[in-house]
Amino acid sequence: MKPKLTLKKIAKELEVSISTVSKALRDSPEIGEETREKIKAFAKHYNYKPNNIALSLKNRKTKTIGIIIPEIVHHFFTTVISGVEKVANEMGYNVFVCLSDNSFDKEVLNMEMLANGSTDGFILSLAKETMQKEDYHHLKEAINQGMPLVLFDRVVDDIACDKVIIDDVTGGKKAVQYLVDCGCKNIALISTVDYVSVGKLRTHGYKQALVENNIEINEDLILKIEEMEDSEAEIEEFLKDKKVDGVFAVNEHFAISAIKAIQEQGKKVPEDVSVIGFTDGELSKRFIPSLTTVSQHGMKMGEESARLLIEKLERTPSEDDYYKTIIVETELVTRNSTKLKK
Amino acid sequence: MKPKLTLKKIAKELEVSISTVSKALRDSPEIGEETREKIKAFAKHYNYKPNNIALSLKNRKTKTIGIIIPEIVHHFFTTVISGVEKVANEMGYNVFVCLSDNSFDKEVLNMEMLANGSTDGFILSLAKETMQKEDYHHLKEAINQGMPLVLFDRVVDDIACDKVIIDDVTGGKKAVQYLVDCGCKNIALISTVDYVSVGKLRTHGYKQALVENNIEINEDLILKIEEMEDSEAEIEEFLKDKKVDGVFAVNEHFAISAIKAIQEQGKKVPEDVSVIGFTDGELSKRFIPSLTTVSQHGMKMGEESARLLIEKLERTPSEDDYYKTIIVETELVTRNSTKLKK
DNA sequence: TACTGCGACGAAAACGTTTTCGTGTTGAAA
DNA sequence: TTTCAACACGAAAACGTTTTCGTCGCAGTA
Repeated sequence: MKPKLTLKKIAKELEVSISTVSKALRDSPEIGEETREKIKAFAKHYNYKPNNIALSLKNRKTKTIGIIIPEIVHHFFTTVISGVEKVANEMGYNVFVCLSDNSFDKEVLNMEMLANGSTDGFILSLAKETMQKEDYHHLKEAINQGMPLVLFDRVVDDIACDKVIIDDVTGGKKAVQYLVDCGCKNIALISTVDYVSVGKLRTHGYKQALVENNIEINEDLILKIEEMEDSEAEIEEFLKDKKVDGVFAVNEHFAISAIKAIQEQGKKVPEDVSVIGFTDGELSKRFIPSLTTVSQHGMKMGEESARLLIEKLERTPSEDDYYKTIIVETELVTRNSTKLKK
Repeated sequence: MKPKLTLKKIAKELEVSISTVSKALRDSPEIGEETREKIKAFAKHYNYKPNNIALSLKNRKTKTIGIIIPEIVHHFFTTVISGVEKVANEMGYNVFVCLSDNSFDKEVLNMEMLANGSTDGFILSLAKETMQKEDYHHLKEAINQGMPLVLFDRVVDDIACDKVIIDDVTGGKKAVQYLVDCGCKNIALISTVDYVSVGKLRTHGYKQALVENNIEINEDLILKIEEMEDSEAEIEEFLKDKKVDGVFAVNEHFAISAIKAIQEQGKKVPEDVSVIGFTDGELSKRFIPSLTTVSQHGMKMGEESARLLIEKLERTPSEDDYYKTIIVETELVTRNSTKLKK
């Protein structure tokens, strides 16, 4: 085991100064051809690679960006990471992935860690707990220190930064409109508690679509779920004895639980009840019946987020900056859980 | 926007030396009580946090570990990451996640990046392309430079390092034995090409189980799939006109494709054919029928990997070290895709 | 001969820490 | 009054780079 080669060691070995070595390796014209070639040959032979940490310290930039997500065992978030990785790598950046576990404290800790020199900026989707507490001091602090920040998916209005979101309201509307087009009259909504921004917005979309179609909003047909854990039982209970012919669920898990509950009642999907989910994951594609869903294009969101962040990083802060919000289009993917009724 | 506070700035502000500030903040008895309190109060008030990069350079350790995985939109790997994160955080380490995209070149690039000071050691599951090429020079180099390395899941024998694997042979055997116990006589295997180590090993298990039960191995009942892309069609074709009453698939996707194909033939799962998968993901749990699978406990694998790595990091290299291989037990989770036939 | 200019290289500072080793000022003992 | 700890603090090196600014020798010019 040989310890890592450094400029100093090369310098000593070749009996030149450290600066000469550094310049030679960077092809400076200051260094004579002969010396330069000698040094480069030596470095290549012993596989010299400059130390990233030292470079970061010197340059005051790390060429890495951080991404903090609420959970990683989650299809949507992994597609976002893929997208971020892709453009980051293309632009010469590395990616540091951190998990907040939906905990406020872990989110703060991660941010502090990343803000202390480890990364040049970061991309974040808020933890559930953070949105509930509405405590965003850590974000403001980071921004204040000049750390560029991009928020995606679970964002909050009163933070001034770049954002990448989907139009959840329109997404919800599209879904419900499609159910209406299928001939559904009694459309149920299975959503999350309101402090999760996306749940709230999709609920808005649901209501808007109903209003636009002159269908009365019936609060009895709306279920708001707090805990993923016992959602299945809750959904079954909710759907019991309800005369519904359409269900819009704000994620694929709820959608599938709904289908199961419906089937257990002896009804058929999509013949008797049409079901639409949100977020296009593995489950939606492969379940039987396959799910009609609103796809949010996580990969694209990741790509846009990374692009936004890196753009900001590579601009001199003097240029007057303003904050962008990119809205990634949702797409209704129709599969076999919905059917036109005549 | 205030630029980050440093020791130097505090020192200037308070008209003491940098060393005094550093010592005061670290509660050195060298510094008088009054000065110490003053400095600490100032630092706290202006929220001083030491710069990680500088610390890393000084200490020659970064307190972060890297993990390189072939793909991230993949349930198993995300559970492993969760496990790694969990114990790493508990032990005061950060985690750097990198993706190889199953590409040899990206794997090498990532390793070089991580090895140049960014991390103290890493955890890796080999890219498919790497296993195919059988080129492991980058691993050997890293080990040679004193970088601790832990391989998990997709490992290779001729690299001397710590490893965390499951007993794929036994796992496969368990599955097939269970099919035999269910009364299956003609058991098909849907596996991957042989250079993917886990596919090969599970195939071994399949054969062993058959031999032990005095069932003849019929190569016609074995399918080896190269590309995930068109696996569904391939499986359908393979199962056509085959008189099978049991299927063992080496992942949940293949298992589900098999079920679909079987159902399209007008046969029922599990009444006519029992199916078992490998890797316990969301799909297995929620598909109808839910899948009997061999669970590999990704979270546990992640935890063990991280523990192994950190243990090595925190030991002086002088203590005679040897390499461990931890085998994480698989577990057969029985659900509704299998049924005892009388 | 005395300058000038240039080619080729080295010294040193800087990035932000920690830590070792001074050093100057006390107060008390001799 | 001198000497010596003890105390409180500062200077400087070190981690591995990059870069600015010398400096030295030598050839060419006047």
